[in-house]
Amino acid sequence: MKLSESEENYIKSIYNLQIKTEKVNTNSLAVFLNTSPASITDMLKKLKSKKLLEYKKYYGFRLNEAGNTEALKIIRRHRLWEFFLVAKLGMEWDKVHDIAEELEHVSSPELINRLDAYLGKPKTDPHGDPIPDERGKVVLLKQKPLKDLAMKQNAIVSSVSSQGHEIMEMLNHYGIGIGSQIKVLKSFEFDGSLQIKIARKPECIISGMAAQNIYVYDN
Amino acid sequence: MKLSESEENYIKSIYNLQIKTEKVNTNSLAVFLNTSPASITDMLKKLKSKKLLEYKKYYGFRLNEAGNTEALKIIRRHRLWEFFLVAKLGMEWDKVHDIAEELEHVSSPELINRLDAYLGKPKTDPHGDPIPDERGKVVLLKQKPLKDLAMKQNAIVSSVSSQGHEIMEMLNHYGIGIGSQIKVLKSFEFDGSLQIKIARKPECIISGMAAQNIYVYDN
DNA sequence: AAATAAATTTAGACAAATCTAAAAATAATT
DNA sequence: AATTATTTTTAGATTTGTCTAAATTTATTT
Repeated sequence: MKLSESEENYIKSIYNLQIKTEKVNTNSLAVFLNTSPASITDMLKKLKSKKLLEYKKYYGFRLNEAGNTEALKIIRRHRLWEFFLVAKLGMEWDKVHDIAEELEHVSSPELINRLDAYLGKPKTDPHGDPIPDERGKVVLLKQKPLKDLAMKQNAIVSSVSSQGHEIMEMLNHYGIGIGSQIKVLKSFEFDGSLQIKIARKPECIISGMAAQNIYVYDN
Repeated sequence: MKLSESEENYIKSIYNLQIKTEKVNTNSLAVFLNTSPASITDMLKKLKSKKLLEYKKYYGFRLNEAGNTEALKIIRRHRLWEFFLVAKLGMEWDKVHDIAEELEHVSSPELINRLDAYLGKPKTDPHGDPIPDERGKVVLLKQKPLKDLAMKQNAIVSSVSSQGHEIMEMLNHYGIGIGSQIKVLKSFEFDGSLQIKIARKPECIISGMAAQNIYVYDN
């Protein structure tokens, strides 16, 4: 199926939101895509007519099987390019997202499969998110947001919800990266902020906002 | 300057046609871009308003300094990606054009300069065309179409005008590639076809059409 | 359950890039 | 030089993706 860049962005965003939050609605998708709710409705109709989405007016929407397959293809491309940019071109892991966002729309299957082989068929991208294989299979990791991690429980930072640079800049500042060993020392109910300890770093406090967007493997 | 994909394609095409043929006109550009003359006129106005083109109604058009600079950036990206696809991903040199056509529109300078370094700052792409450097400098090679090569003169195949797969398929069949040693044995005035000899291959005859689109270094 | 608030959709407009068909300008030919 | 042919441009329409503002539907409160 040939999709426009815009259609691809919507599909990918819906997929990503469906994973991290149960219910996706028009407004949250509009905020996520930095566009108006009216535009979302327009595109939902279009994706429905292309049979990629189940959608009932005012009721809700959800990618169907075909939509999921398309999403996984796009995500595979995105994550392979991110891996390439870090592993081969030596870019910083917190700066590759925007470039991958453009590269992901080049859809030649031969290109992507050769790239995959060239990179050694990596399992995860530099943010710790799994890379779907050629047939769309993803290893589902039991990640959870840091805010849901039990107190004093050791865990490994697995990924960061990839909306924008700002959070990554901050994490870099604290010395937090994918694979960092992390532990929550104290939780402040007032604003959801957490006192945390990263291995080999001083203790520090991060906001509730940050704690929602950092994901960990809880072993 | 931020340019749309379409604007980039027009600029690149104008640049390429200006190199290979003296006068570029509305109709030939329309044929080259597989679009209508009316669309060409529309875009010429737009590029003029962006000060990338000198253009007078009915009179003609030509990239100005700024337009040339933009063209060279796009061509640099295109050729670096072609090199990457062949050298790193092992793709066939006659199949990389279309994919590079898409990759070239990803315009992050950091990406392109890192890619350049990663590839070892190559001088030419797999078709033998020179890759502009970061500042837009191109090594101008004294290429000529095979049809203009003197009889029995040894030369090296340097490039192939890159419009489409068809010609490349044929060249592959004859065993002609970039770097092949080539000599014209006989020229048939009737239809411009040439009897040629490629080093370590049997003699063969190619059409006048082909002889116009194969370029050689004439030492 | 009525009133108010929030979320979603429609209606109508706009910009970009394209098209066809007709008009205008330039070039070629008799 | 008058006519014909070619090239180029205009006029007006279309598609895609977006917008704002208004209308509609659903959810929440009082």
